[in-house]
Amino acid sequence: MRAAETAPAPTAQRVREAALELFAERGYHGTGIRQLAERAGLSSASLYHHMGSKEELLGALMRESLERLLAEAQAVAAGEPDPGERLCALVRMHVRSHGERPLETRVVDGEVAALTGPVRAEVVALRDRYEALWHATIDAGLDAGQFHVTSPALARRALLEMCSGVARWFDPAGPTALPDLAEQYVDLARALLGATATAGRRVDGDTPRPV
Amino acid sequence: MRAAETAPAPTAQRVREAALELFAERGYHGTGIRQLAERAGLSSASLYHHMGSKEELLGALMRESLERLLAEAQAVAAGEPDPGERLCALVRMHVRSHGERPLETRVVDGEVAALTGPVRAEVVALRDRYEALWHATIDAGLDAGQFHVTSPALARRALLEMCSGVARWFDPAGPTALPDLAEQYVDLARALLGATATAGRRVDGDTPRPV
Amino acid sequence: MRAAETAPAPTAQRVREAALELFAERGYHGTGIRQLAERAGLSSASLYHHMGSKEELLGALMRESLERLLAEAQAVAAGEPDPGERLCALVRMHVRSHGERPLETRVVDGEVAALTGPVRAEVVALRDRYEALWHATIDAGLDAGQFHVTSPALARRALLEMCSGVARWFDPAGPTALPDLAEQYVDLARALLGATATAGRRVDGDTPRPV
Amino acid sequence: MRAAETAPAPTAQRVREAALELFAERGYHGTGIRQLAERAGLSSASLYHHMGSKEELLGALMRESLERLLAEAQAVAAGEPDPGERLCALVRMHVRSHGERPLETRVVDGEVAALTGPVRAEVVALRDRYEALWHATIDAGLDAGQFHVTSPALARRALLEMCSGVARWFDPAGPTALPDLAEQYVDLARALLGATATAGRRVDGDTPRPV
DNA sequence: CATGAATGAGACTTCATTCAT
DNA sequence: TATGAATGAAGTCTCATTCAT
Repeated sequence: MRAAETAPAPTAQRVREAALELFAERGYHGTGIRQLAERAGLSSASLYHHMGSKEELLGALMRESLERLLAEAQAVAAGEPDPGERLCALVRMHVRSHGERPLETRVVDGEVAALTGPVRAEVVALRDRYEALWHATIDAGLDAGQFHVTSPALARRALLEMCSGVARWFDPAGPTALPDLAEQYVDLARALLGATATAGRRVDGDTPRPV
Repeated sequence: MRAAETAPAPTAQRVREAALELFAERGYHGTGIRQLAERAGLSSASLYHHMGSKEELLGALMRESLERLLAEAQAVAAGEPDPGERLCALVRMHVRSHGERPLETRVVDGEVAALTGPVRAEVVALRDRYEALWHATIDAGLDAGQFHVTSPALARRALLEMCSGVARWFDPAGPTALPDLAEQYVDLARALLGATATAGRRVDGDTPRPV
Repeated sequence: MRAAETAPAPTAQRVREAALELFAERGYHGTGIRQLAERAGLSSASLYHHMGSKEELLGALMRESLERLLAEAQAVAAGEPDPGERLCALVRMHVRSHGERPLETRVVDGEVAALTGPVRAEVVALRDRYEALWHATIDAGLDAGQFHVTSPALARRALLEMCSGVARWFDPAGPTALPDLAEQYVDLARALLGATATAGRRVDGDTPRPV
Repeated sequence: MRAAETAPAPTAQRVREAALELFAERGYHGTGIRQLAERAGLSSASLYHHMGSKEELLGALMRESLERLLAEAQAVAAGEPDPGERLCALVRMHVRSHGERPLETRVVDGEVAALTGPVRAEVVALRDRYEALWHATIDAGLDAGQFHVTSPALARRALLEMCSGVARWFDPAGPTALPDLAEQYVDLARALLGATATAGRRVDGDTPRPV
């Protein structure tokens, strides 16, 4: 256990990290195999002992990122029966996840077009399942009268775009800690959805306004 | 006159359009000179009569897009002395512009990293000037007591991310027309900023809530 | 007459001059059609109204240079029955010619390999005829007992190499005027060939030494 | 041992040799990467495992040739305190070197213009240092009263041009062996410089003549 | 596992040349 | 004559990938 924590990252892991960094920095097509090898501390030939092909590597990174995100979302959603609270939990998790792993977000959001064949379909399917969770939650909140928006379709999209943006600018060394930021985003999301105050959050008499 | 409308676009223009489409679809590094030539209906050698290099072409596209966006923003801002109204006008213009020219947005937002040297600096400077206009407007609204947010920095970022997202999904053939969508975004923006009701917009007694 | 002297060089002539300069500076293969056009003040398409092809242009330049050189040599040789004097006259003419037109020399000496087909053969034949004149003169001087060298073949070659070198470094703005330089080369040539003193040139009793 | 003599040259060496041959035959700009690859027995892509770029390859060839020539000249010069003898040794070495490696000479003399940037400056500097050695030796001979020329500057230039010419025509299969040729050049050089007879070389009473 | 060497395919770009205007 | 536009061929170089060692 303790050994594992301090042991040098196994080579395969170093390759993944190098790929994640470079694909995020320069894009998939803008990253060469040799740059990848150099960043991973290997020769370009050795790289192929740890991966199938450049595209398979990208596919694996994207699939794993989305699978983890989806799993976290499902875990969070499972623990919150109330739609309003569930959405807050999703926002909180999403912002934390995107703030902690901005590289993954940039790759997942920006390199879908670089994928071809069945892997691309898989990745798109995962992304759709993740978004479906948000949609279902928002719809449940609307049905329950907790949210008040003029256009649910728009609110869904605007909300996710807004929350994902954090990956593009959040700086862990900046003035706001990530958990605080997540709470601020929760508030923004509630405002966006015209959320009814929930226990302990809003003073009584607070009037929700449709947006 | 009508003939002019259907006349074939001048070659140079066809090259720009082809580049815009392909750079948006597949990214700068994912687009080859031959694809560009084919889409423009030229041989790859002929392409070079209408552009300097692939990178110069990208740079020109990005610079022009940003210059137009900035000019529109300045025109809009100049016409609205009231910060709240000015922000609404900016949001409206931004959403319309992004909905009408989603390709430009994708390229401008996604390919800055493909640029090198002084052109990159120019493009970044233009983008910063555009954002500074938003920041100044939001700050003015806060100073005037028209907006109520807990974190201005966050609101600025979240707001722009949200509004830019429209370029990624708006479908002109969809159920919502672009002007309507723009108005909905204006409402979302007001909600996000905790905007005080302005004349004719909100019923009396509406209580602004900080977000 | 006077008009012709001050009239702008006809375009065809400007093309020749541009080609001569560039082929001398950068070599035939190192010179592009567009550079040629720019130097001549034309578009690259217009160039083809004044020349056949790039290679024909090179061939014409080389042929004309060698034809002029050969004609001058023949004129000079025809006027000097004495082999010793004839060789001096050849050296004098060669040095002056090479000092006055260094570009032609560089092209003629350096770009034979760029020529193909019958033009190349022509050029080589002209060069051989020119050298044959020198050879015949040297042989005549040896037969007449005017020159004393251990290896005629070597002397012939060394002499020409030495005399041609002037094209590579002579500076008309330098301290030595070309006619003076030519006389110095005549002296060098005489020394190289172990030439017997001729009237007015060497004091009586001067002993020729074989080299 | 003997096996080593006939073993195939290492690939990198084959590339250098191919480049030397082709650059000498057709010039740097007249030689294509594919020709280079074919002559070296490689694919054009493989070439780049053994060189940086075509120009770097040229630069390396030129630098090494000049460095070797300079080193040989310095070794030769160091062993001869007498200026007259030193010059003879330089001529002897120069002629042998140029006769043995005519390709290098052609490239070094003909392709300086193809070089750009700092490598060009380096190569020119090496060439200047080599020539400075000759100049110093000639000046020392003049100061010591061993040489008698009317124009030292001219003699220096004419001498080097003459000696370098050997690379352009010497045929190892011809009637004169290289060491003999070198001695003949030594004699020519002495004649050119009006060298005083030195021990064992000239009969007493030999009168030096200025040239 | 690791890598130097190799390579077919393709990258971007320029070549010399032609032709309609 | 002059030239902008066009192009097939070729330029130099890098691509992702394989394989013998």
